[in-house]
Amino acid sequence: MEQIVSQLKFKVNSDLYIKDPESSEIGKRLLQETVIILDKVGFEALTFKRLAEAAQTTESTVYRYFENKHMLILYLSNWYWAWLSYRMKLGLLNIEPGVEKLKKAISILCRYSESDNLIKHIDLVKLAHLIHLESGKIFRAKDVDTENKQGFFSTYKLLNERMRDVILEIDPDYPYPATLASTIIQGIHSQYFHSEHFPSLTNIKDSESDIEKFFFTLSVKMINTSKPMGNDGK
Amino acid sequence: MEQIVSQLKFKVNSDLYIKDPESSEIGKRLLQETVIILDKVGFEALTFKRLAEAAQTTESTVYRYFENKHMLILYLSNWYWAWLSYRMKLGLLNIEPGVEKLKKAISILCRYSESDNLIKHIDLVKLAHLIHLESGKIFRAKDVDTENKQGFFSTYKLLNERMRDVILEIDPDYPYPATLASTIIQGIHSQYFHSEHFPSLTNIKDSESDIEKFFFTLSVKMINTSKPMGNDGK
DNA sequence: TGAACAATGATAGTAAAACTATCATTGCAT
DNA sequence: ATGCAATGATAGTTTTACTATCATTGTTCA
Repeated sequence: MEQIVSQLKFKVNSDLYIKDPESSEIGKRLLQETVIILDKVGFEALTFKRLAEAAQTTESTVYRYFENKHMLILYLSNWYWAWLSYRMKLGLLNIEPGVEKLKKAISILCRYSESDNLIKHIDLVKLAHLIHLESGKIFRAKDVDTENKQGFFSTYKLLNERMRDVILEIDPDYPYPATLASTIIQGIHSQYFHSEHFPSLTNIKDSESDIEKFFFTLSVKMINTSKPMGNDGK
Repeated sequence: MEQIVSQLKFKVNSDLYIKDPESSEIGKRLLQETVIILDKVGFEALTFKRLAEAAQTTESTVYRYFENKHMLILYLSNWYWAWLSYRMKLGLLNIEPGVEKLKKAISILCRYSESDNLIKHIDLVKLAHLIHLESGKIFRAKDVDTENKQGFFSTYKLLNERMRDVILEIDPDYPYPATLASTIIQGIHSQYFHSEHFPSLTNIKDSESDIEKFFFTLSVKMINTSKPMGNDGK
């Protein structure tokens, strides 16, 4: 049987945790409650003591799963980008390379609220919301390069690579595929953040479809220069 | 005499500090050393005790300037965006609305290392670097909306509005001026971050001019749809 | 059945950070 | 010379982050 629907697809770098939180009920409750607490009071107010109480366990046990708060948020962030990568992989199956595929890819990044019901222990909409707000906190100046080498941001990079490849399929000679991909991914997330907290920095009203339109237009204009639109390459 | 060169231009919201750090030598040393410490060891490792030592003063005194670390970083961030806004205002003086003005605006955002020597007590290049890395940490989930109402992000919004206006001058009917402006500003900063720490997420080599080219192309393509390029609107 | 073992709970304690409070000193203005 | 504002010096409180240790529970398997 295909492993696609399996949770294996969401496995993140095992160096991020001490004991795999997906391997036990307590672990799953920890993830679930982390999302709820972060969504409610934010990163700064999350403590392992508070998390333990919410998940009906003890501080000691939390420390047996994650080294510290930073590792926990890194784990969640990895999980989030893995989830997006997975959705993108599934969503693009059997779609011919070309502009339509790009459109679909952007749509997947934007429509996070149409979340699949496969995952019970993590509220995906809340997770997406808090990533919009807190994702900048996963980089620690003195550690970012080391942690990058350890693969602590691998799922984020994977998603970017997927997007880059969709772009490259349309025009293998486009000189800035990675830059464009990361600009789109970062941009979509920023616009969600802005539309929620800084409406003056955006013209987005009906969030999902407007953001989608904007970044689809952007990517098409950046890639297709002289070529006629709708040309699926190849 | 014109006030443009005066430090008044860099004044930030006075609710961000208890005692204005620009009003004394110690205060300026605090800002200076904050930038140095953040650049060296990052936000997490900055403590008021450490800062006090570096600035050759005491913890008590630091607390007399800033309520806490969060306010200090908010202040610095405001200062940074005010500095960019100021440079943009100066740099665009007497330039006719149009694509050339847009080009200049983007150039100003990108060429932060050509810093003016007007400011002695803050290392502008270091400040820009650390904003690239730590700017996401200035938003606290539970406070972001309140702090926004208090004007704690006003200089960031000002810069975005300046950019938006440059876009609107070219095409007053362009439907996404604010979205495009914030995407450009955010994108430039992300690309600097990527080029330094995540080279696989970018195709930028010679940072400044490449980033500049990419975002200039992007903005022109987004604004000028049917119109011939080089048309300065009006 | 029961010995062994892994996972968790319970409790205590340490170190550092984030403040708060108080009083002494210094230097400048009048 | 006196008063005032800014700073230094010191001490203390609370909270967080983390470590250590031992008891308990439940499962496995010989």
